[in-house]
Amino acid sequence: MCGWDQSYSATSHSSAMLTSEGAHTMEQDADSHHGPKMASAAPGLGSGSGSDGTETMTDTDVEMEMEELDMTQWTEGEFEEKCTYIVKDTAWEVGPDSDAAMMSTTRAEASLPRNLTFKHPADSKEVVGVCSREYIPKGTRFGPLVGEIYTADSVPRDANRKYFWRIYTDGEFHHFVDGLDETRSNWMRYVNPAHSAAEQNLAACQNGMEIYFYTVKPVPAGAELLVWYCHDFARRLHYPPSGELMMQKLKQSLLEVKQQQVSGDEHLVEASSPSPVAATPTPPKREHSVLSILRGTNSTSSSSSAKREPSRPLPTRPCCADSPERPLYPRALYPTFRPHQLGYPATRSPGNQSSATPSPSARSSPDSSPQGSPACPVPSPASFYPTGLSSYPGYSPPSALLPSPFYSPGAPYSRYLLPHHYPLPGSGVPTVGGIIPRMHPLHSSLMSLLPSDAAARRFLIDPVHPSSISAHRDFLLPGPTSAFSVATSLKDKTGPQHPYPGHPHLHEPGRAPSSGSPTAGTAPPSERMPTKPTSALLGNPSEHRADEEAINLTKVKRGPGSAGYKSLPYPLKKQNGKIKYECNVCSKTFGQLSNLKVHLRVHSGERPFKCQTCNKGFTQLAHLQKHYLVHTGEKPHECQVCHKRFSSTSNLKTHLRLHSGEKPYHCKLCPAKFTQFVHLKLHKRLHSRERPHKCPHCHRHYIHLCSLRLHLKGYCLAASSGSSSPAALEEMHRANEEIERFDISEHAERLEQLQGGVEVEAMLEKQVLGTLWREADLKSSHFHPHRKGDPTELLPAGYGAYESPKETSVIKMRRSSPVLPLPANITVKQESEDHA
DNA sequence: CTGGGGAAGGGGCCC
DNA sequence: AGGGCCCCTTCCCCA
Repeated sequence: MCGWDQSYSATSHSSAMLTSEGAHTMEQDADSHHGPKMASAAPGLGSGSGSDGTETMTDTDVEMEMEELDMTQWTEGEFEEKCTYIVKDTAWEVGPDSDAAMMSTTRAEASLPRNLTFKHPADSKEVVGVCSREYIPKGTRFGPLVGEIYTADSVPRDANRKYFWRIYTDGEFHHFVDGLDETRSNWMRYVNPAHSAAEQNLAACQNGMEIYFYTVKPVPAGAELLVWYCHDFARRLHYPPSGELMMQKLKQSLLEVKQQQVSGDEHLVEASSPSPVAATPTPPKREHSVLSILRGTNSTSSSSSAKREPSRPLPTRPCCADSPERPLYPRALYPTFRPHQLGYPATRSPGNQSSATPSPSARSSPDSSPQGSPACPVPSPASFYPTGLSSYPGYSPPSALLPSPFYSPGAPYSRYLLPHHYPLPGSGVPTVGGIIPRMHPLHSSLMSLLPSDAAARRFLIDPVHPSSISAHRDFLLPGPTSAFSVATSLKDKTGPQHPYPGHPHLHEPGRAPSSGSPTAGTAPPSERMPTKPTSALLGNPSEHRADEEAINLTKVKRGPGSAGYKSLPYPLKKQNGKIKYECNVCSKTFGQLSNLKVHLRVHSGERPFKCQTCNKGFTQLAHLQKHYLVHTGEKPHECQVCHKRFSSTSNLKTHLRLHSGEKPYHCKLCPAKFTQFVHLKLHKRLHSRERPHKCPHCHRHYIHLCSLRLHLKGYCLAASSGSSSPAALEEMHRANEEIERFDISEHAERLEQLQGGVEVEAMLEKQVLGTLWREADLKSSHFHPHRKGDPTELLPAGYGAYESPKETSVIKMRRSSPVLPLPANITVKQESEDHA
């Protein structure tokens, strides 16, 4: 632990940059460190508390103040402390049935926060960048970067280092974070680098052992996120302070590389890398790295390409092809632990997983050595490079998940949990490896100069699952503050928890994750993690680690201004002088901030309370506590009549109806009554088979007249003349599905009774399809609403008569044709009468 | 297949 | 900010 302190203050130089200057590869030692700016950093907006009056500032005030600040010279510590809004990744649903999994979305894509969207080339699913969906205030933090962690010893020899980032502690290399694998990294890998200070809107910083991106200027909706290193970071890496300069260097490097090639140096540089250490801070010398990187990155390229590389500090290890070592299990992988603390078993190391030792090697160069094997120096540079750029290995799971593992009893907050402002204990230095974010344009141009296109490919992101956006739940999460602390306290009682359900062992030093089979990732939690007896609740092997963490964490203090609404990822509005606790996703409002924070987890997927036994996560402590009863078998609630026991009061209550004879759920179509709503629902299916309201134009028929009318309001394909595009048809189809869902719902029954005016119809339409419309507006490429105005907008917003049962169902369409006249209604009415 | 009962999870409100 | 509690819903299993 002491180490932590030091480390914190220590600098980290991240050497590995991506830039062409692979050089960096070597820079490590050299560098300068700028010390940690940690906690001590100035009291910033957020932190300043009480005394300076910040506490009383409103969000707006904060925002305004933030707007005026010049963040270009901010230290990483300042970013950490002053930035007010935190946007977390969308939690990755690890289950095989998760939306992401179903859509074959990679973890990286699924992690995209809701206020962002991916940039795709026309007609392609390839992700080529990240854009904002809405206005994002200056001072907003994204991250941390997620990726796999390797110690110097565990780096696969043939690893594609394009997305490598190095993390240093106390001036020494500590580990790599690899964002290459989209199943293990997060969306940040897709962010392009800023080519100029003017276009830069994000600054990459290493806070603690994680890498975050902070908005350095307000980002309007639709703008692409472009990152460059923050001042400290760039300095550590010996990078130019701006993208322009970097571009120049890259070009120069590239030219040099080409020249070298021409000259024919084809030797492998297998040799131990020239000690990376030696690395000169001067970028110019790293030219080779560019090429190397470009080539070397591709794991597959291995040997052949490797051979050509000029001496690069990079790995030359031909060997293995692409990462055999990369099992793809989506889930797990992200140990939340901080590598260093753990001793790092490295998440997976093909070669030596045993290395539980933190990479001391670092010292000599991060690059150097993976395992000492001279043969495979770990080229650090790889990481750098433009090509891939992006690389942001920040790994670490979404913070939401983090909490658990780390914090330990007593630890008030894990750094992860902490809002940005918390200085990280151990890490003092964030080291980020290189980021050179991918410079797209640049990169493309560079690519063209290269003989092989392999590099280019690497550059590209897997096209694969693009679509996931709508399915993602991203969102802005509230800062990991409160929730986590709760978890912490819980932890006291229950012991550390695993943040990552899929791989509990990751936290355990002794275990090598290596075994992860691809399938492992998809297995249901129960399979992945055998349930342990209740004893598990008492603690687990990894606990000691947690303890350590806890200790470290205790040092962390919450900035005065960190608590409260400021920890929310978005500014709150005021209403009548009072803060309105409104959810920025569903607009629901709450009376208290705490309720809103808890609610936001619904959208974010954050489940800070983990069951140590089965690793299942919960949004609320109470739920976890209740869940524990499942493992303990405890049933605290007894029926005084039959003495049967239940685990929850709700279930007891339901049970008591059996004795009382109460059957609150009545079927409106027959005398049947039920004690449980679900039974009534099932029962209603019997009636739903009778669908008297038939559409005069198509085959559809409904139970309720109101449903038919809704269908006729522009969703009847046969009746509508318009839209014939496949997309429109598809959306029309979805709208009809939604109407059907509504039709069989209880809401339809109620609404039908309201029958009547246009207003009711409009309301109904809005309720049933309103969500879809909104969704459609987000991506209305093929959605062309015909309506001129939205009459329903005048309706009461909170009409909650009906809520789509499937929150996920997203119909992207709006009516594609004008409302049909209601001649059909007449017919319908007749039918309805019959029905009635 | 339908009805019925229970287990467990999830959201929200109040204190 | 948390804890506790309530209510609702879904899933399962069984008769």
